[in-house]
Amino acid sequence: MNITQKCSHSLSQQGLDLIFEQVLSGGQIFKDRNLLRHDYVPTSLPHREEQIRRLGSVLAPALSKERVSNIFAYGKTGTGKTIVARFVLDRLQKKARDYGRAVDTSYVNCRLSGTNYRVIADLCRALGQEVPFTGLAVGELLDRLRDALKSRGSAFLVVLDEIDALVKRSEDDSVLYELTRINESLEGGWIGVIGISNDLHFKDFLDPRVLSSLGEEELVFKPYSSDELYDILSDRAEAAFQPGALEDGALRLCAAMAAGEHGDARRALDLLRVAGEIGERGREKGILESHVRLAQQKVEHDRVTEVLSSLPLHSRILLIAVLHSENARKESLVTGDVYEVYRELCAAAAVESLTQRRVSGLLNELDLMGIVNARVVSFGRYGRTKKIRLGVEPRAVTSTFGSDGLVRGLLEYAPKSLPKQHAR
DNA sequence: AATCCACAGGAAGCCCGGGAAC
DNA sequence: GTTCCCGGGCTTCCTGTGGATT
Repeated sequence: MNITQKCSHSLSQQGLDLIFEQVLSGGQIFKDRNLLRHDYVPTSLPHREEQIRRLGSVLAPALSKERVSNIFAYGKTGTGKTIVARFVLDRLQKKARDYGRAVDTSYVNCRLSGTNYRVIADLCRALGQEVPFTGLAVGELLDRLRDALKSRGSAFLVVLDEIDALVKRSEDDSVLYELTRINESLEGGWIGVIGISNDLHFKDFLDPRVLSSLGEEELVFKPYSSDELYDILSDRAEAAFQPGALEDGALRLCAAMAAGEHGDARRALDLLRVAGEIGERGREKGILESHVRLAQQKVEHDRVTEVLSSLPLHSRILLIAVLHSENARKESLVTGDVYEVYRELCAAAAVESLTQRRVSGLLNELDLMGIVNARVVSFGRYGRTKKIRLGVEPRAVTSTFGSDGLVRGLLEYAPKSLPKQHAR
């Protein structure tokens, strides 16, 4: 029996057709769910008029080939920094085209690009300069960028999103320095930098020379309030959902939940989209508050499984060590305890263990991802260490790692070196 | 007030894989 | 081929430290 035959037995053709038909006709719930994606740039951005105007007026001189001030935008995630930057650049470029002016733009996410080298390489490519993805000295790349700018003779506006990732990781902001100074040695073209950061304290890390150049102008994005989120959501929901498919209460709940998480519009949109999808799958007529609550759980669950399944081997073993230790004892799990169990698990899996220094670092990474909670505490005479707790459902760990042959066995393994109970 | 624990976390440097230039 | 560069993951060595205990 071949595979297609098998499938047609397990799922009735009509059922499948129905699913497809529903999507084709937009379904009962959605008109266009893409409008709820956070990378979608709508035609208007409510409650960001001020920032748009500021950014627009700072960048406008580019149209007449004048040099613009560098600008630095900061605010927490989901406060609209990225979308405002994209919005303004889009408009600017359109205007430039209409009037036959040469303006190049580029958007780079520094955290995704990851390194100085790759960021500059991205910029080179945006100007049509082909560069290898590794192998050159960064200085060489900067030279090529300069050449490209010179030969195009255009205005080049660059958005460096999550610029803090660049500085913190390399501990070396000389590339930013070079980038902001590139204009001095240039005739014809020039470069304008729009730096975006989630980290409000980012400025403290910066070399003052970079700061004075990058921070010629500043743009602050405050978190959205619940009401503002509501406006944003209802704007998009109107176009994204079928008329009457969305209860106002559900919309308000999305806004309120996201407002609770530092006014994150991205989160609000996710909630709304997922709530819609849940309702759609349940063949509901409308989206209610209960769907939003389910969506909240699903969004969180998906985030956790995604993070877990992308963890490298040693982080997995470490996490299982935390799991075992926590099962054995409820309070006061500290680095030393976890490390001991981790070592034993490594031995059991015939894997060379890492040093405690490294494990401590891995624990910090897991903490940042919200997978564990690690807090530095002092037990006085009994030392200073980190208290560690699992930050996610144990079930999420066991089910995600259950499909990983290498570590699956460790989930059932019973470590002998489980932390002893001391009086603390 | 001094001591001392059990680490935290910074700094430097090693090693490896990947790639370009010569 | 050799030589150089880059970045990531890691180890080694180190100094720093909050607060109970002496």
